[in-house]
Amino acid sequence: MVSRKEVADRAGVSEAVVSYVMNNRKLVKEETRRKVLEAVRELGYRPNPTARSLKTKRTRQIAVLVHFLGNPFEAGVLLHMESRAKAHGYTLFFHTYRKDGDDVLEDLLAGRADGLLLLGHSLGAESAAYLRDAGLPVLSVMRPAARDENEFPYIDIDWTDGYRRLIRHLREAGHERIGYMTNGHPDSPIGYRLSCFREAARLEALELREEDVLDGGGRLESASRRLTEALRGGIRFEAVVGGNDLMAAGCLDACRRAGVSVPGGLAVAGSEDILMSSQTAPPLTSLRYPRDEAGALAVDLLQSMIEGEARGSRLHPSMAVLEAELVVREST
Amino acid sequence: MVSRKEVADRAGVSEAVVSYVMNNRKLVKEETRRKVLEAVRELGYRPNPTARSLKTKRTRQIAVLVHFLGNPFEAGVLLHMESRAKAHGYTLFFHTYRKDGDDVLEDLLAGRADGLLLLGHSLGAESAAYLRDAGLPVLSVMRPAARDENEFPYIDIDWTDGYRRLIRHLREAGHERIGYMTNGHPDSPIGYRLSCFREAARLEALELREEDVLDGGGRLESASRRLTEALRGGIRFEAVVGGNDLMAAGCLDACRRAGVSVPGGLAVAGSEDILMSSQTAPPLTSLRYPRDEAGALAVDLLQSMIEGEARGSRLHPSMAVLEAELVVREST
DNA sequence: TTGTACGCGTTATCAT
DNA sequence: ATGATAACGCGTACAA
Repeated sequence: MVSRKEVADRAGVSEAVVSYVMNNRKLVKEETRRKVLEAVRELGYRPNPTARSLKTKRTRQIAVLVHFLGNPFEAGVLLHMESRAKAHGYTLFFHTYRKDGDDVLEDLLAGRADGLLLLGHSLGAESAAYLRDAGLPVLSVMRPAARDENEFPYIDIDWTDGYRRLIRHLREAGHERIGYMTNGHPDSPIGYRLSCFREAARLEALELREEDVLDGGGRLESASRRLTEALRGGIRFEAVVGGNDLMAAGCLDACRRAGVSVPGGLAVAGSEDILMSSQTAPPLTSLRYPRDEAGALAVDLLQSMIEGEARGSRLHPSMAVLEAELVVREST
Repeated sequence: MVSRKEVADRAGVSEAVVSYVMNNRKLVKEETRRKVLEAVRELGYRPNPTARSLKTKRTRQIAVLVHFLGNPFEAGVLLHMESRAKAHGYTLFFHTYRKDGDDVLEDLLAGRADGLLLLGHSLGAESAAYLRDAGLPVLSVMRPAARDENEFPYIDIDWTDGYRRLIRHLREAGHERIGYMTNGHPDSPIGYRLSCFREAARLEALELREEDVLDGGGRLESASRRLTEALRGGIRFEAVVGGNDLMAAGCLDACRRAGVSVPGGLAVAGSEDILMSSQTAPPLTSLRYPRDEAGALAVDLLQSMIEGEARGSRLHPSMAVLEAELVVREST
């Protein structure tokens, strides 16, 4: 890698002037600037970001803690995050993270990122504390859980409102008893969705019985197994809502295997609306999570937090709630 | 962030000794080491990776150039790459990359990564040259195209062999005329798959007619549109193989809309075997690409290239070919 | 066994 | 308008 010194020598100026030019300072004489830029071009010089970071204390990198990239929903949000980050001149790196790996988080992050995005995560208490007093801006995409309220600012959709519309839709289709499939982690974003579903049910005067809440483990295969089991044991609900689309697809899978017709025998709906959901048999009704908006907004907000941090401002945005779109297909 | 100096002061030693301890040098007296480690613990000291990189010229970061993270296949490979990279102590960052953004690639990478993984990509000529003489190890997951042979080492599955088995399978099911849907980019990995399909057809003495090769654009929706159009115009082939599963799913989608039964009216098979393919109607026959193996192997090989580079060795592994598994489902 | 001193490539301050 | 020069935090050769 060609360094600033070589450029300075070539252009016949001091190293400082090279930096002035690179950083677009106005105080450089036009002719000097031309000479420098020419040397830069000839030598193919690019400022070393590592050295720059050492001095500026900013890496222009953003860390994303992903829950499970095998879920197309998360991959989709990540995709849009990256696109927006690039526009802001940031690079994204990511780690698959689990709470029990709590201790290593600090090592991973130490000085590597200017900010942190949580994608489908709640953070361990120690890590949260560490980040907080490290002054590292943290933003969560998807609200972790009710008890974590105000932990970190977050972006999410209005699940309660969305689920109310879904419940009304299901009732109009004649389904009065409705179950919900969650992932067994109350303090995860999907646990939060369950709490919203409960609230929506309450507001719609729908009784949600505890026996109708299933733990589908968060993934397709585990959800299929869980519903298969439930079908064998006999279920009372006429419709089931998956906490994510993978689990809803798993429910379809179980119905297919068990010979239960959808939506006749059991209506199935999901949450997120991934591409797969338009291709299942039957296609899945779902609440669409606007991945593009959420991803872009997350990066925008985090960046403003980062810059606020730089200016010493602690006035961080606290949350943003997007609207869920009910996408009705043949599974209901 | 607490710096080395503070630790040194606290432990009553020099900064050098702190470094010796952090890097596990043997020459430190046991008692001193204890004192230092205690100070490290008390202060929560972590070496600043930026400063370290400036000195060592290594970032312990690997860049991944992704084609389209909206394809669950790529996200899946990336997932496994990250897992393996973490085991090696590397962090992965990624960029969605297109050839026409050629000029910015150098900026993105300059000094940020120790190595580069291409996921579903061919590189522009200038970028390739730049990386080559920057001495940055590059490894491609999925072979870009025949004409790029020996450009960079790569990992891929044995498409020709896989397609031969698929062709035999389709013939056994009674389909004698077979079409192929590609993405319109001959020098992309999917273009390479097409060339393998041609070769497989030749070896199996199957005639692949040019009119039976469709450009499905690489994605589900575009593939659906393309096949819909073809169906309207009248097709002669009895089976179609998608260059990836998204396009194969798009073909199913088109058949469903057009009222063509699968596999009766048209048999459909894919390449990759993503999760979605097990849930489509009917479920898709596909060639399974072992994402876990490929991702892990890619990181292993790249790391050995990085270390080889460090030792001045230029003996890089040139390629690795994995086996494709034919997964037969109801679409054929 | 430990300490001193230098260099990595920047940015930024202060002279000139 | 430009040039010296001091940090930034670390690794390490060399001196002690």
